[in-house]
Amino acid sequence: MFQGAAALSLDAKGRLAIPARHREALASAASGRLVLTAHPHRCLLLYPEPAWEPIRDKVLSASSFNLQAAAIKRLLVGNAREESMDAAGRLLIAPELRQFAQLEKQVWLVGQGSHFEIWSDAGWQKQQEAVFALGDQFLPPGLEDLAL
Amino acid sequence: MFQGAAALSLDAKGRLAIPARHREALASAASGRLVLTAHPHRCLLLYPEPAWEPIRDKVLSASSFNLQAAAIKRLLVGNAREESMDAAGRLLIAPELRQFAQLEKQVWLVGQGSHFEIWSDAGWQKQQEAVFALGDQFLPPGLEDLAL
DNA sequence: GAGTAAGTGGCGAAAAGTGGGAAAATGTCG
DNA sequence: CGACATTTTCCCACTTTTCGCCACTTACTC
Repeated sequence: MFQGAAALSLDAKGRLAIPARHREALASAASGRLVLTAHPHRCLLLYPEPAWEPIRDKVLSASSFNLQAAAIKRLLVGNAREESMDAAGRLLIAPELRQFAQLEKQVWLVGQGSHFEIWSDAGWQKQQEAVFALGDQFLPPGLEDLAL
Repeated sequence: MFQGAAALSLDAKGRLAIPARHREALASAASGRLVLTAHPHRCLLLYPEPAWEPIRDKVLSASSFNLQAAAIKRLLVGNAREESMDAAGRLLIAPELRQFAQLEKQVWLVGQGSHFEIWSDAGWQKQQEAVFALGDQFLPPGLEDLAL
């Protein structure tokens, strides 16, 4: 179960050093095989390979002729890449994905249970502000009866 | 299983260098025989020949008197070409198909499970933006209960 | 304060990408 | 019908990038 947000920085080669406390969990859940892909909210998704497979299969089963379904397929599967950490626990983020999520030096790694999200600094700040802006609106579908 | 987007460039002769990580998969799945054809969304499709055959047969079995079916037949089967990679892992894209998909120097090769799509740079960017534009609309048929 | 673990940068080997050139095949014109 | 010109295909060599590994520095813990 992945949780917690960490501010990290990409090095000159676009490598992301995974915090040590998450390394073992990632490595054992995935036997080292990780999948990095794009999310429609302009961040990246980092899955252990076994958790990614069923999602990929579901997405692939959608019609290629429906414009919306095809767009989602192209985004999620089209951008997916299998990666693995190097000996120092770093993950190389492909230039195409870096560009997609507009990642610069400052980056956030955010645990989301089954997976991580990777945000640009600007994107993450904006995301946080969006939550404040929600104010006391009604809670979204599925969370109407959430109590903290 | 093909996935991942790669930004590539066509050389002066219209050849596309397939990234090395996909070469073996393509070569073994197809024993070197590849099929290149047109897609209604103005990109190209690249199939290993064995995966193409059943699709071609299904398309061909449709009635030629129905206007839509005939149009799809003409597009998919009419534009299909059998190609193969050269010794350096490059694929020659016929001028007719290059023109169809409006390919210039910058090109994207996008994995879609059983096959690849080939996009012009402009077309792919537009495609990506289409997903952002979807916003938080309802998900398309078949993917309503998709959770990431 | 010292030892250990984590993060960071850099270097070198190997492989992948790019361009060019030669040979073969096809088509055209005399 | 033959010869020449043009196009196409195949292959070789060079340049560039990538990736894995090693070493150094920094931070934290005991």
